[in-house]
Amino acid sequence: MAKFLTNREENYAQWYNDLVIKADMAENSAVRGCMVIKPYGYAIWERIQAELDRMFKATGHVNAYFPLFIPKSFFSREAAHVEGFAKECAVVTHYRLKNSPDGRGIVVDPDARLEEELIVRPTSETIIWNTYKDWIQSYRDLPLLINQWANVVRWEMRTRLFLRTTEFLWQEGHTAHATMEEAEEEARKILELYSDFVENYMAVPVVKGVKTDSEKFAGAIDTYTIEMLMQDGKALQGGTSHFLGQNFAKAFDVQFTNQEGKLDYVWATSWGVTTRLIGALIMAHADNNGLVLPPKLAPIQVVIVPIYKGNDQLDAISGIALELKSQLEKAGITVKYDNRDTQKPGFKFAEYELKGVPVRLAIGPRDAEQGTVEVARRDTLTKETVSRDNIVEHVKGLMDEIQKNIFRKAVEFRDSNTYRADTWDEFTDIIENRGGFVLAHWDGTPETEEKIKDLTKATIRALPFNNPPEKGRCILSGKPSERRVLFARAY
RNA sequence: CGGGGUAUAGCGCAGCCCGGUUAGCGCAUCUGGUUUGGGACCAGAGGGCCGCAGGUUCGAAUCCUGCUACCCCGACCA
Repeated sequence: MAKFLTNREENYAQWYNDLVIKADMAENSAVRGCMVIKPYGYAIWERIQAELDRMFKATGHVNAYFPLFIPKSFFSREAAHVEGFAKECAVVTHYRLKNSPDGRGIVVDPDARLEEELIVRPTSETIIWNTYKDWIQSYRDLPLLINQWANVVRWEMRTRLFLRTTEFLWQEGHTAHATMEEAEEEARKILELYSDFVENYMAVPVVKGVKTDSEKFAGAIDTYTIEMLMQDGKALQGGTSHFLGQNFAKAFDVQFTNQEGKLDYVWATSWGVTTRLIGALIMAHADNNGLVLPPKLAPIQVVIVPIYKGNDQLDAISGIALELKSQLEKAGITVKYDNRDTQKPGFKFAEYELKGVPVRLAIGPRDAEQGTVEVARRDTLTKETVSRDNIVEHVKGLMDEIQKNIFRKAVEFRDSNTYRADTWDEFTDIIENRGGFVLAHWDGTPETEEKIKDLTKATIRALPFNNPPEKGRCILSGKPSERRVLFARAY
């Protein structure tokens, strides 16, 4: 089986790429570094969007939309922000084309140069804070809790489907608050929301923590992060929430009159997750047979495949299948009945395994006669024959069980691949030979952090929240350290 | 931007060194038939500006020059 996918153990990167394409999620486009997200991949994104959007709204946020283009001058307002994004910006310089003078095709009209170049947004802090300036005058205008679903462009050197593409889809929240405490609380609240989503919907365990100065967002005071561990032992940053202090308020002169009647700068946060989450979903759960989707995010939760010879049998089985479909749908389950006559059952079995559909029901002449149905689980690849009488309850139960089971497996994997290293040799041995998360002491300096990165390609993923103080010595410099930090090689 | 490579059917490739029939193979596609409880089989068919532009030659996918695009390895990154 699975002869159509590269073996995961042989070449993880190739397996990943094959899987994305064979499962019909996305493909490379004619535009360098940009992908076409195909209907099945997009359906997964829509599920992610639906749940997150619900969670954002439940915590008081509202959606809005800001422009794709940002005037170049806006970027220079916040020094660290330009510094961080300048090298990966797409720039619009002209607004018109014309026929080529030599009659071959079209050229950019040199007379149509823009007075001020426009940047295709790599993130929207600047245009949004420039807008907020006019929206906020008083503490009564605060807090402002806005999210937008958008696309952004970052001109990365090397791209990979879903994990890093030149254009990607995301949501970005941008909030404004009257006090530092309130903004910090918001940034942390969103990190909890992300963590809740990733663990309970995506079924991927996270480590929550704060980024080091060199890893934090360009323009942030603090960047909170959720870090996940992929099956190949590399870390993936799943989402970040930034406490921006008053940096953007000062850069864009956003002041308000507080309750004491004094002018003060507004406190800010921003936070986002991207289509990269789909990459995480794949790399956390999928196997050599294909995708394994958590039921809570699967666009199709149950597929019904009929097995038949001739139209008479198909008609009889379709009757049963459609009745089953409607019962399951009444119970809130998303069902697809695949009665295509152009593919054989074996092909369909393999196809839905590739696509990670959590539960497959097969109904053949035997089942029709005996009142049964064959139930196959994607996560365990096990099959059982179940009576149709209590099938709805059974499938509902399976949804919960599969969701829990794949989370449990991911937690076990994460835990058994999290190490503690106390010496440089131990550290490099784990990073080089085993991969995974490594908790180790660090002297707190950017110089040491940089040196470790140069020597091992491992970076500090986070200073984890749930890390008790513990005296130790830095694995590289030997200087004293108060607590362990989380290292890994990362995507 | 530095180093290496590739460009031939929708996809993956052979042919190029050593120029010479009608440019070939696998997958996919289409037609007909037999099949259908784990990726079917047989027979047939369609599909090509050999990346682009020049040059050498009686003759170029093949040799030469230039261009372009893409891929891999580094620095950057959600």
